Amino acid sequence: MLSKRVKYAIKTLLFLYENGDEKPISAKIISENEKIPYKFLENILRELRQNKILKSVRGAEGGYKFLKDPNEITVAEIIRIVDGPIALIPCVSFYFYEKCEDCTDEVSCKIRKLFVQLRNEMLPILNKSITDLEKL
Amino acid sequence: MLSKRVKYAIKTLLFLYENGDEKPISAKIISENEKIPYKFLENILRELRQNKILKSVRGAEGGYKFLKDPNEITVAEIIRIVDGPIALIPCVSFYFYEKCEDCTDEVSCKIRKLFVQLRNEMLPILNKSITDLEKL
DNA sequence: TACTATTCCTACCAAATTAATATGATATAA
DNA sequence: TTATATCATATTAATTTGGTAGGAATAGTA
Repeated sequence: MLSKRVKYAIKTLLFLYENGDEKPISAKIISENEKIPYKFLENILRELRQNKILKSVRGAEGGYKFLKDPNEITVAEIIRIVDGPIALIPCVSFYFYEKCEDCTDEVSCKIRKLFVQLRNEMLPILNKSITDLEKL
Repeated sequence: MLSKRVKYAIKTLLFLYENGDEKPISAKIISENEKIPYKFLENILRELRQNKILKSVRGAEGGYKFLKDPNEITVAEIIRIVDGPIALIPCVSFYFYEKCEDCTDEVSCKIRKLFVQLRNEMLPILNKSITDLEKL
């Protein structure tokens, strides 16, 4: 299952997209509209900024806007930043690969084969962008 | 990500399938062959028995064999028994549905739509049986 | 009968993760 | 100078995960 962080992150990005980004939108506004605990949201926003998804404007009238083009921000990318791997087992992950301790032959592993297939089916769906989401 | 429990459970079922089921196979044998901590495996085996996947034979020479036909045991089913929902968010789960607390309109929710699609892509893969796995 | 190999059951425990909160420093528009 | 923000680090509480402990019950075999 996805963490609440990821869900909050996606909701935040959709909110920013829907509410234009001429002027930055503050964490307070996002928190109130999307019912995300304020301080928790701050952490998520920081993570998104550090990963160059958003940029921030400090001080009064400050807030957040897109740094990266929302057409280019995919759900998969957000999940990877906030939660980690998309794949259901580490030995089939591209970005977070880990060998199974007990595994003797990765190539012949039946379980692995299944989860490679699964990941390959999942990725095209999750590679949709924030703007694609809006059109669903 | 999947828990170790699920991975152990699938490995256990594959092991039982590969090693015939004329005579029951003990937890000890499975534990040693598949490198699963013995006591932890006992818990998993109990869960599989209680869910009518396996049956057990008590006493000396006892062990476990299939109750359900391995052709009919799907990976999805095992995940549901051991870990819970397949879907990545509860509001799109068939077997473990939960409403999002904050959600005002489930039908129009963009995030939900994406994860419905995702679940629909995942299910056919995970509905493969233990015997299908063997053929991969 | 006694012995041994096994399942079965309840409870417990430790580490990790998740979801959040607390506190306060820093920046900036008005 | 004040109000409104972000920024940063640390702390906490709840839940989940992965595993262990101890022993009761069952059944085959000598």
